[in-house]
Parts: sequence; C-alpha cells; structure tokens
Amino acid sequence: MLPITVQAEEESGLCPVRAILVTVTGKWSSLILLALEDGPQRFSAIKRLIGDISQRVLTENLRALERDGYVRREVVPGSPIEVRYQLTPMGGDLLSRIIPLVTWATNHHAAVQAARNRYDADERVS
Amino acid sequence: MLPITVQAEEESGLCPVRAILVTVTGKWSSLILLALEDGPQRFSAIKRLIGDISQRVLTENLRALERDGYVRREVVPGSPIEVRYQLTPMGGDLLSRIIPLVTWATNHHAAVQAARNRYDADERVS
DNA sequence: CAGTATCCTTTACGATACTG
DNA sequence: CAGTATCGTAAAGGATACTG
Repeated sequence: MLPITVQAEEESGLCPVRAILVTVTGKWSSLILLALEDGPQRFSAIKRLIGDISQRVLTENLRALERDGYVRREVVPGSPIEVRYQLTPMGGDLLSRIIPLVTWATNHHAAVQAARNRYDADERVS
Repeated sequence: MLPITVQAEEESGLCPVRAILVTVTGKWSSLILLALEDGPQRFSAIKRLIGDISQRVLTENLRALERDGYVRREVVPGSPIEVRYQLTPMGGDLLSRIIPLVTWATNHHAAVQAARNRYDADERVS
C-alpha cells in the first residue's frame, strides 16, 4: 500500500490527501481543468466546451478550483466585462497527472462498456 | 486539447469517456481501488481500511466497480462465508494511473491548504 | 458577459435493523 | 461475515429569473 492514509483521521476531519481528492475527483473538476489545458478561457467558453453544466454549478466549481490554487480568475474590465480563467503552475502540474487517466479512459471505454453489458446480462438471468 | 470529447454527446447520453470518468472520479472509487493494491481483501477489511464508509455504500460502490470490470468478487463458501475482492488486470492498470494522482496529492496537500487559507482570508476582508 | 438568487428535484449517504 | 431493506437527511445539481 502507498504511504498515505486511506483511512480518514477521526479527530481533525479528513486525511489531508483525502481533502484534496474530494475536490479533484469531483464530477466536474477534471473536465474544467481539461478545458483550460490550451490556455486561458472565458467563462462562457468553458461552459460551451463542457456543454451540459449549468451556470450556477460552473461558477461554484470554478470558485472551488480557484480556492485550492489550481485556477486563477482575472477580470478584464469593460462592458460587457470579460473574465478569464487560467491554470496556475500548480493547476497545470495537477492536470498533467489527470491526463494519463483521461487517456486511459479513452483507450478503454470499449472494454468497460463490454464489461457492463456482460454484467447486466448475467444480472438479468439470475 | 486532448482528442477527447469534453462535451457530452446530446443524442446518446454521455461521451463514453465521460461515462468512465463518472465512476472513476467518484468519492469512494479510488480509495477502494487503493485498498486492493496489495492483493485480495475481504469486505470487512476494505471497510476497516477506509474507515468512514457505511456498509451500504461500500457494497454499492464495489458492485459498480465489479460491473465496470475493475474488481472481481469471489465467494468462499463456509460459515461464516468469506467474500474476497481483488483487482482485475484492467483494474490494476487503471489503478496505476490513479496512483500518480494520489502521490501528487500527498506531495501538495500543504500547498493546497495554504492556498485555501489565503483565499479564505481574502474573502473575510472583502 | 458573468454572474447571483431562488426554488425544486435528484442523488448520495448514514444509521439502524434484519438475514442466510 | 457479508450483505439487504428501509428510512431520513444533506448535498449536488438543473431551471429560471434577475442584475451590474
């Protein structure tokens, strides 16, 4: 096993590593980080890239990512105003560990789908 | 940007890669996979390793992981019965992409905590 | 444009009790 | 031991309307 505490610490909330993973492994976080891979993007561009995320939830997630230091938010004054989001160095570093996972998923989604179909077929019988 | 569809496909549900990521990036999945890193474990051992997961939720998550082909469930008859869970080759392969992320989190949790403190302090002022 | 505010539904989860 | 069943709570998320 890795030298990390899988188990949460009872006294002081969560194991610090768990505290990071909770954010990173959220439903939207990795997708948002991915959307910033090629450089800064405006709010609306990120929303368009992901597609099925609501404005409210995107804002929430961007704030959480900003809070953790993965993303920087920059307001360009004007009317209408423009807000750019970009990866910080730490965010880029994190993304470089997420990308292998996404690549893996790209290469294995057929195998996973097959496994699901097999499982569901067996379920139907039993 | 990577050659994957960040955006969901409107017609047929989700982009297949997204369909994998939803499971993989769940709150518990990576922890369960991690608990199986060193070899097969019984249900109760996994539960003890993670600590703060309820029996119901652990069962649910193990079933999902089994369905996707990452984990194999094996019942050893007897009384009381024993159920072993172990990684499949595909599950082990997936875990090898998750571990760098966990290692990264281990090495950066202090920096993230500092970023959070900074952000929260600024919030208090504004 | 980039949010905020509000409402409402869905999902995830924990706790507890029970069983082969 | 390894579940299943049931209940209740809390968090996540979608939809819509409104604003500097």
